[in-house]
Amino acid sequence: MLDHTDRQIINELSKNSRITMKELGEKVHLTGQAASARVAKLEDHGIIEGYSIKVNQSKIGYSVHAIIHIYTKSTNHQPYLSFIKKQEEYVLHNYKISGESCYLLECKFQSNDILDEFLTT
Amino acid sequence: MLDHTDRQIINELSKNSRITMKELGEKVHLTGQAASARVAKLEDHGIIEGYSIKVNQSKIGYSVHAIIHIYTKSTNHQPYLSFIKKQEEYVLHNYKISGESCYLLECKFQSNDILDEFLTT
DNA sequence: TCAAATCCTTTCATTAATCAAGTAAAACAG
DNA sequence: CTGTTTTACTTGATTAATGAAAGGATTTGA
Repeated sequence: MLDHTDRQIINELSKNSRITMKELGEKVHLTGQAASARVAKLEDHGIIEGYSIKVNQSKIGYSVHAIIHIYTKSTNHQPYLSFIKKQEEYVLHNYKISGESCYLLECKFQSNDILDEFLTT
Repeated sequence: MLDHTDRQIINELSKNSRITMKELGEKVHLTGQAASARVAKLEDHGIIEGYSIKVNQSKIGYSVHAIIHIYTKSTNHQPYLSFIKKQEEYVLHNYKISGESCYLLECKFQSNDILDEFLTT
């Protein structure tokens, strides 16, 4: 399925996804066009799901980083899931943990006060 | 520090960091050149730390995703930290948790057997 | 062994990025 | 209030990257 060149491409794009196809090609010993075709294929196969940036959250005012263990009482998780959807501003990631009906919620906050407010909501 | 346009730019690049500066400019009502200058400034200020891709790990053979709570016995974390450095293939993220001398380790594995092997190392 | 498919390269037209110059508005010192 | 500097932007010209098309080499399979 994936050959060495594909793995190299994934590795290079993980490090810098805004590299030009020409440069990427040079790194993996292909022309820009060939590299571009490989990348398109990886996208088509759903292996590359998207392109994003890493943001320094503390520099934009979110200095508190928290990982919160969520234990849902009811087996219906919908109320919880719609709650975190509304709280998008604070939520970085919501991990569903296997076994127990439990989540790990990775969040960012401007202050501990706001974290406390969030926790008591 | 950050105005509305900067926040829009961060938002758009979070969704798709391979957008062209021209398109980004259109989204935030600037020319490509102006958008590019804004982005360069965000990079210079360390707000944008990097550009990356989201990879579907299960499609490249890592079907097991685990979050492992690490309790270090000794206060010297160096042995642990150098261990996870060697295990880069499996490690997605290592979170230092406040308070207790403890980490949360987010990992990927090809199988539960390999996870077990990792846990007993 | 022949046909089809895959993967690459080269070439060329189109499009985007970059660089330089110029403008308008805001910030600021005298 | 005024002249100066800085900032943020636009426009226009140049350079570079992208995308499409054509063709060649290698592999796959009937």
